[in-house]
Amino acid sequence: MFKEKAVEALRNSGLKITKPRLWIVEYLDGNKNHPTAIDIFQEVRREDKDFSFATVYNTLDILVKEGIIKQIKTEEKSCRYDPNTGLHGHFYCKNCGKLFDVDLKQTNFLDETISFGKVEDYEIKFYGICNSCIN
Amino acid sequence: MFKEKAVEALRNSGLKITKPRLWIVEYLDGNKNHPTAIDIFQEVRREDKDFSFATVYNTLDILVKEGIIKQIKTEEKSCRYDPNTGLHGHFYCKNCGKLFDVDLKQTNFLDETISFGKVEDYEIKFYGICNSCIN
DNA sequence: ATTACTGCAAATACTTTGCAATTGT
DNA sequence: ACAATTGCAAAGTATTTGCAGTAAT
Repeated sequence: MFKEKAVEALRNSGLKITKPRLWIVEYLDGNKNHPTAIDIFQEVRREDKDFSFATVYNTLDILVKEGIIKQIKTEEKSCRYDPNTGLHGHFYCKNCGKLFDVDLKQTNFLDETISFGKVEDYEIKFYGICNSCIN
Repeated sequence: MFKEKAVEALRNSGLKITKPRLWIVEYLDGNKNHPTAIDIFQEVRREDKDFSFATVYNTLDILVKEGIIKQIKTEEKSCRYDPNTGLHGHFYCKNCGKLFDVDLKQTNFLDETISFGKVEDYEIKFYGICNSCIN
């Protein structure tokens, strides 16, 4: 599903379906870990799949621009990537660094910003200490 | 007000009130431009006030940790700083890079995250094109 | 007097770039 | 065949670090 949608989006924009791009898309499909570019680079390359750093960044940039994945900035240096583009927020644990998905039921606060301009995207993040780190 | 509160917070934590810290606090007081560390470094040094890069970062880190200012991450590389720590979001214009303050009246979505852990802070950001860039 | 803070310049970490070689269409 | 993409290694950018000297308490 995700992979098919990604491939179609790339194709529609006249972008090539290269091996590295497919590998990265496959890796991200259903991934709930919010990996960094470096995570992706390292983990995908484990499996006899060879490509360079530049390609990871290039591919991730393209996927973000195509709206296939989202980029998330946390308190850490490297940003993370999320194949889930639906409405949700994130909870970042300052202690263990884990990033949790947060459901957001009421979405009406989006309307509040209309006076500034055209909203294309939004990002809602919570910072704190997660339950397992509290205990 | 802001300055006084900042000085008190530093003092309460046993931190020293050094010249660079005061200059930076004074510069941020009432500042609505969401400057980056580099902005702050350059602009404060204009006025016969001399200090180093490391000090800007050191000071900003401390002010963030003390809860006196907030750090905002945008799509740009360098992050920005905001002396306004009250409840508000930000609207980032992808075209001109300006960052606008957004009022948030309903704050109840904060409660939704309690199941994950203890929320200490949150960040709400909107991305889009601002009115002046549309026209 | 004591200890935290600063300045400097070098180090680090992440990301981007340029260009020749390669690959997808 | 053609243009886009890759790989590589080098450059860039923001931020951090170590340590000797300096300033705040």
